[in-house]
Amino acid sequence: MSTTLDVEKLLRGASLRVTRPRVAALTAVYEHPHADTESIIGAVRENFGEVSHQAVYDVLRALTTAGLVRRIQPSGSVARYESRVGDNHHHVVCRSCGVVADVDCAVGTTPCLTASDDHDFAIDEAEVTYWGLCPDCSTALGS
Amino acid sequence: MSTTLDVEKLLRGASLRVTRPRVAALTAVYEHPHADTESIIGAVRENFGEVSHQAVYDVLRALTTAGLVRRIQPSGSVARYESRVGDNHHHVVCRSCGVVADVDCAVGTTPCLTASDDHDFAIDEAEVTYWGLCPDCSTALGS
DNA sequence: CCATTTTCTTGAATCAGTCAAGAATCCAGC
DNA sequence: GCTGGATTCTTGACTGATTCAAGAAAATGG
Repeated sequence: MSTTLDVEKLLRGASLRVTRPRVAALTAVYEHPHADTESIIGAVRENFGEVSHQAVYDVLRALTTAGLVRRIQPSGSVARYESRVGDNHHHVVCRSCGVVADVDCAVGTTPCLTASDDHDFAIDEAEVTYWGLCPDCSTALGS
Repeated sequence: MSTTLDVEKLLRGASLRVTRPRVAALTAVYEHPHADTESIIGAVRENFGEVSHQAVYDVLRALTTAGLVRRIQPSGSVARYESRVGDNHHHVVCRSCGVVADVDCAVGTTPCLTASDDHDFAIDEAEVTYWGLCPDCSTALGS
């Protein structure tokens, strides 16, 4: 778990000013991986008191731009954020409840990054989303 | 290119009623791959006269559910539709202009479908999105 | 401690997509 | 061909995530 000081260092390291909303939001992302914006706003308010939702949106965008958090948004879902960045990992998403779990890349270090025909695009990332049912929904829905 | 009759057969084959808005929408998806809902509404109105946007939303959902079209929605984009279904292909998305192109799967018939740790999810699909810059944006932005 | 710049608050706006109720349409069966 | 019943379309309002804008507050360098 990251302490407040660690979070401060991360922010300064990214040339970002250290403010309460930022510390709180970044901490919340670390503590609640794959949380949506609304949940993060809730977590921030629990730990640090009232903060405007706009501030959290701004902070999350700044953190994403700085590369301190990653934003993911599976089809039909709202934006979610996670602190695991820099490694090449992917996600499994439950079609029923929308829960997200991490999946390490199955094919080496720069996996799947070779498209069969790249149409002359300059590709810099291959994002893999696995779709299915989580164990709970599987049990609830299946036989 | 599909004729009206072909489209009719597709609809009947999927046990869907054949209505003008449906024929028009399905035709539009065939003629404009990766078009967003707004564009499809526009195309439908050009070919068949006024249709409510609600009807197009309903039709696209019905077609998607029936498996006649596929809905894709890259992060930060609105929903887009394509008629290529059933084959396992993926997409390249331009980070700058949002244009989408098809990419055949690089790794065989059920590609990338093997997650390194599936967290006991019952996975039924692996969706790959390649991110980068299209040739045009590459030229416009890069040196 | 001050000035400058960035960030936060407040409040309104946008936009894709959805909900709901009634009118129109499709199609199976006569 | 008509008719009944179910599905689909029209109209119009609404939701909810996200963004815009302007001024107040706070953080950092000097």
